[in-house]
Amino acid sequence: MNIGDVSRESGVSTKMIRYYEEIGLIPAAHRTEAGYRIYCEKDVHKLRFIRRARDLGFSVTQLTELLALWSDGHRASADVKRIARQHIAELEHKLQELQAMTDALKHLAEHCHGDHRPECPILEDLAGAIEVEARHMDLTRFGAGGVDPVRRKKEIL
Amino acid sequence: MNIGDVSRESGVSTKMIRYYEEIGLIPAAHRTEAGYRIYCEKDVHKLRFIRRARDLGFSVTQLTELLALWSDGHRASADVKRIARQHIAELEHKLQELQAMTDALKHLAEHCHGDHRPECPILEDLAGAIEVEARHMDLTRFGAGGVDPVRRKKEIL
DNA sequence: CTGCCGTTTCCAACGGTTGGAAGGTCAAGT
DNA sequence: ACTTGACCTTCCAACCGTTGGAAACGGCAG
Repeated sequence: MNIGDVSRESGVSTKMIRYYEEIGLIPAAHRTEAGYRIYCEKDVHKLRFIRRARDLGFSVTQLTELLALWSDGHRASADVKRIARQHIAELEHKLQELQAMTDALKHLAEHCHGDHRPECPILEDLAGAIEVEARHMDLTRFGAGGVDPVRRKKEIL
Repeated sequence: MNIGDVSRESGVSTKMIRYYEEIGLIPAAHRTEAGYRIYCEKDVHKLRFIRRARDLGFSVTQLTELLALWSDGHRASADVKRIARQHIAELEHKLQELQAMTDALKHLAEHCHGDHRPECPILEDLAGAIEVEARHMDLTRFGAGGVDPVRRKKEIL
């Protein structure tokens, strides 16, 4: 099988297959005399595994661990579960932050007339707390725990 | 005020201030004879505006629009609300996908013994549906609507 | 032999942010 | 006047995962 075939069968793009090989997530494929990569059914399975894990949001780093455990017949399921739990925690963290953003923005949007007039509570909020009280309430909804907002954004979006 | 001062007062890093200037989100700052950027209170306000919008997850592109509306005294609040609504929709979309990932993964983790034995439903699921029925159920929880999974990941994480 | 499609490698971009290196400036202390 | 340290400048690179494109070659059917 050529790379296009495994791509179609696994749902991983040829670009990404080459990339995964480059970063060492999958071993370098054998080549034909002309330099074409050759794959077998086993590779298709592995790529499907990768794709499913990516669909669940696992990072490539986590994938490396998962693949190692997958191919280790003597693995302890506790190790797999630990990785999964850690990832779940990350996902839930993102969920919380995303939810906070959504709530805050929806709250603002609800109070915006949305007509031809320039007055707009959304802009007022962004411009920095004309109504300090209300603003403070919205902020505390976010910052429970005082998380660095810069760091926050990176993790979420 | 130098760039470090506005950075402290606005909460936007000096790196990002220069970046925002480079991409045209904010106009190029005036310079001293030595080439130092000079800022005033107005710039601090603008950067605070930017930071708050970024904290709410607005993209730089959306920020460009928001800044334009902010400085336009004749704006219609409807335009602001439209941008906000669109962003809310994006956030809610990400929330849904993230929630689906979390649910699926939690479901798998719950059924994993997490002991010394190698048997692991998480790996089995990733490896591709030993129990096809259950697997299918989990998948449909995701793909309601048949969204391209590749596109999905990009949007969410 | 000529198309056409698949494959190869390499380079770039996305978005937003951070880090570091190499060098110039400013203000305070000695 | 000189040093020191904190600040500023630009430029380049990296993160992460994915996509796009260009230029060149292989494989196969007509």
